[in-house]
Amino acid sequence: MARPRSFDPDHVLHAAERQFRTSGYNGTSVDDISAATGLGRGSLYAAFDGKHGVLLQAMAGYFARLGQGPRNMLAGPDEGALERLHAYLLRAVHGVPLAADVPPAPDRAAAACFAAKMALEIGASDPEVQRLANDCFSVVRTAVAECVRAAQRNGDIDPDADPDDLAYLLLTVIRGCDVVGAYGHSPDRLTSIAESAFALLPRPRHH
Amino acid sequence: MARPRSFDPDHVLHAAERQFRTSGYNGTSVDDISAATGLGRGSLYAAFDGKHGVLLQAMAGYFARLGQGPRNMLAGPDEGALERLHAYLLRAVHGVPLAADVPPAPDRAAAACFAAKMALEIGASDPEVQRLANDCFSVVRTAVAECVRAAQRNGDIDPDADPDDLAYLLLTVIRGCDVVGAYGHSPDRLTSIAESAFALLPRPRHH
DNA sequence: ACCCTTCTTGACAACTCAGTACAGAACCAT
DNA sequence: ATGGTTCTGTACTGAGTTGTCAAGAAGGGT
Repeated sequence: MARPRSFDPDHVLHAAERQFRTSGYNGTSVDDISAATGLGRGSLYAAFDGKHGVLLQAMAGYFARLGQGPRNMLAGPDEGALERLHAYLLRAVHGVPLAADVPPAPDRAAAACFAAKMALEIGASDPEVQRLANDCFSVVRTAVAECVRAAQRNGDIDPDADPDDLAYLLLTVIRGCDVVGAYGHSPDRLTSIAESAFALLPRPRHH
Repeated sequence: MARPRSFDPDHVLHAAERQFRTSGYNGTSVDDISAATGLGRGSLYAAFDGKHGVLLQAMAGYFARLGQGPRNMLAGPDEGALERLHAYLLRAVHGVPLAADVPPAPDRAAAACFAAKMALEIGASDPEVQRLANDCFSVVRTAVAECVRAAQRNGDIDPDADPDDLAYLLLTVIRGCDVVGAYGHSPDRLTSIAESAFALLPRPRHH
């Protein structure tokens, strides 16, 4: 028996995420968020507890989205696991889109993983942001490791290789592409890096 | 026939770099730079043209330092090139120190490549910073590619591999470690990533 | 010893920012 | 319809920001 909120929190957090990804945390003012979301300052503070609260909730939403995008792309039967890994790599080096089935972003720097950008910018002085960012990393890394195990079971990757180590390495390459992309390199270059990484995956010995 | 400046510009830019690496560009105020360097605002504006000028000149100094650190570590005769590459990888994943022969930094996030941090934070809206950052990347990448060629000449790396592609990939891993380090992972984990990447380098076929 | 040039310092004005408070609007239940 | 509760928008405050300016200090050449 009260007035319902007239906005969709997910939509607001989405717009805020876009703003943070474009301008960084310290480069975004509350007025910027207000303009990007259409909400007034009062509503922002009441619903999300200000700028920092918006960031935390936007990152939580980002984390949740990772379970639907990358994880679903990697999960599946053992046969085809290597191909799924390949397809994922080729897509991931071009950035993390704001929504599924949307081209990542106009410029590559804004397409960089939201969690990675925030961790690098303010993670050192904001443990909560650092932890949230690492959660985002872990959930994808775990999915990659599981996909590697599936490929191993299918005989496509050397069974002696440590799947967790490989997953760390592949994810490090993907995050590194966020940086290389921020340098202004072309998408083709990032594709080439992804292909190089994939080509070096340890194949089982022929006998 | 005039008063000489009482500070060492290199020392000032060094202190400013430390501040930028710790707090980011937008997270650093002119007062912060003033406190970190000991210079008053007036001197900062007269000598470096304000905050943005300090950044550009600090990045130029950083670029110059890359020619003395990583490049010298990688250059040398063909025999031992692979070992140099190995040693460089193991060191590079732990960050770029402020000065040669100094432990990279107390916390890993502040040890991340200065150019990479700035490119990710403001490179998209600041072409000059993006270009400078990419120059830093290119000089190291070129040195790595040359070292790969030396290792190929020495028969330690598959001669069919494209040394430039390998250099891109290795540098991407190193930059990716800046991100993984910002997530809070231990130095041991970064070492492990470096070793995994090194182990996957294509060796020449035994015959 | 003097003077001129440059550096240095601190203060200043204009502006932006984060966060708060208050008044008005909207909605649901009765 | 009406009332009570919550949401919405805006104005406000105090702190922090940038860039500039002028007055004083310091050194080198004559």
